[in-house]
Amino acid sequence: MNVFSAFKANVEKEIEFLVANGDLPNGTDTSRISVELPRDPSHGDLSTNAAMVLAKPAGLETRDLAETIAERLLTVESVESAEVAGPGFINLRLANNFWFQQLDNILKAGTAYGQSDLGQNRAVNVEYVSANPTGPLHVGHARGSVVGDVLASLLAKAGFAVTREYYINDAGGQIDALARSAFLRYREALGENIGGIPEGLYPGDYLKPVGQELADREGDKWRDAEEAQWLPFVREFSVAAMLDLIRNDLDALGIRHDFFSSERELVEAGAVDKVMETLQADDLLYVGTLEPPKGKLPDDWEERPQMLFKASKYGDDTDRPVKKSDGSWTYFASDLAYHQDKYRRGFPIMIDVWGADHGGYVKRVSAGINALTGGEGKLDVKLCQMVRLLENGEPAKMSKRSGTFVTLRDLVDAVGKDVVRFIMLTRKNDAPLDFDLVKVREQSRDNPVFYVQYAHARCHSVGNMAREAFPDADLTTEGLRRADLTRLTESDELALIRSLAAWPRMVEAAAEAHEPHRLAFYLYDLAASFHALWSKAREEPGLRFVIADDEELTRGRMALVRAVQTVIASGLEVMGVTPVDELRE
RNA sequence: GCGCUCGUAGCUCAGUAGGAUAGAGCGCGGGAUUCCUAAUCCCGAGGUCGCAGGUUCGAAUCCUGCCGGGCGCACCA
Repeated sequence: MNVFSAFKANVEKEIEFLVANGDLPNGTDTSRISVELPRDPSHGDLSTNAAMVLAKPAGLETRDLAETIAERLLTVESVESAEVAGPGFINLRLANNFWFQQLDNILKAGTAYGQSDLGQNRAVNVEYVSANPTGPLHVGHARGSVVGDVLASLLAKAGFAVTREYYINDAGGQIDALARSAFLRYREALGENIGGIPEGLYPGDYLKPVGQELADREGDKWRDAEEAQWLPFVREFSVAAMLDLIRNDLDALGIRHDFFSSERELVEAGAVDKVMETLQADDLLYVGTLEPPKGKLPDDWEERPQMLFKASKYGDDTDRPVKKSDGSWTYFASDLAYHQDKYRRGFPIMIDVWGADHGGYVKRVSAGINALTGGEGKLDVKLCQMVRLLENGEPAKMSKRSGTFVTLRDLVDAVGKDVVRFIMLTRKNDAPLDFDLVKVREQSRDNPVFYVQYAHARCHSVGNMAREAFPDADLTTEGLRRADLTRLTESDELALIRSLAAWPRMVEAAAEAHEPHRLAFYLYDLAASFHALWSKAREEPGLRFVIADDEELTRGRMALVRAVQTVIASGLEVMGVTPVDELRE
């Protein structure tokens, strides 16, 4: 519950009264009523569109109705004034005590503030990272990882029962290529000169230790064996090694999944065959010939009949192949099995985080889920655009240990986990992101990580100052709850409380929209308000948080500072960023 | 050619459930500054929200068409 929905309930109650009173017709629909923060603070504390939404269906004049509603709203507790403005908004001014109560709520709840029951404990599955287990994660994965992880935390904060899932694509041809690459490194470890790594295999050095370990454990027993003999073993061994590598990388970013789902296991358990039987039974499979793609024709295009899924029946542009030319299932086929499995494990709400280059894939998977769950399963795919690494505006020339790309590990080593996590959320997921390795270490206002962390540190530091000024005062959070908040009379202070009180609503809105980046922007704005108040006190000493000869006022203001600190910490917690108490080097 | 996605200040981007006079940072112009914790602060200029229609009491936001950028486009994952 947040102040807005709480007040909406009040408005609805008064509308019911007006209906009972005959001022509004029976069956008046209140669902479109909203209670908002007015854009311009001088308009009041809260604002509702009730009259504008209800007037027309009721056949009433908007402003007349607004006056009627406004009059009723005056009877609501804490409402000091209700004025009709503009095209029919009702602006409410609330007693300061209302806001002091919000402040106390923050201190009482601590960083749990903002926790919501919006999700009603409904199960949500967030699948993210899901990189092929063929090598270390790179910078692009870092973005999807953070977006997925924070979205999961956000949903948990909003009251959903969240499962974080990683789908291991360990069944395709790229895994054989991995095994062959590892086998080469194995022969190399046994002293053989392997020359260059052939085209199509993975050249990265990260496979050297895998080859070495194979040699250490297996000796030369596989060296002269046929591929068919060593492949299964080496495949399993190297996939396990790659997953360890990936898990390590994710650990460095503070990411841990609840569930790892293996494509290979699904396939081996016959899940794909079963899903195809289901589709067959529903008459959704047929053998047909697809039109060649328009535009550039692939070199090896050949027209041939294929087994197709009727994706077009569920909103896709065309039907989609489920079998390859060699008779094996396509990746899409196992993806259908995977999502069906996920649904059956109890997740009607599924969120997948993918790279934007997979955008063309969304419709067919949604179509598949639709077909397989009778429309019950809902998939939302978050597509993440590219990350461009820069150094002072120039393309970064970071050392590339992997040989071909900058790894997630390189990035975390260079700037730290917290910076990576925060910066990855400073853009909407579907907008390209510039990550400037130099700027993110700057201590200035245009570095959002620093700016937000600094606000938190400054709160902490103000606490120290207050303790020095009043060594005997009770400045614990519990103690501050007994401070005389009515001493907070400055408009800037009250404005700050309003921003803080918007946090629970922010959590709910961001969770509903599946947009974790909103957290970063909210925290930046909050930090800016706090810094602004601080700066203002340089010119107006009466605004300072610590007032030497007024302990009670200082305690009131410390309650506000503690609340700012708490909400920032709460936000950073959701983002998986550690709040710092000081920034001194 | 089709699909997805984006198009907001000179630049990089927000815009909270369709709400009031569209915001921030950088840059630019002007001013303040031995300051409770420094990493500055304040003020100002700057906009046809890509274009054109439509829905609505009300559109940057929803719908349609066009223009422009990015991504993808049988079987690879």
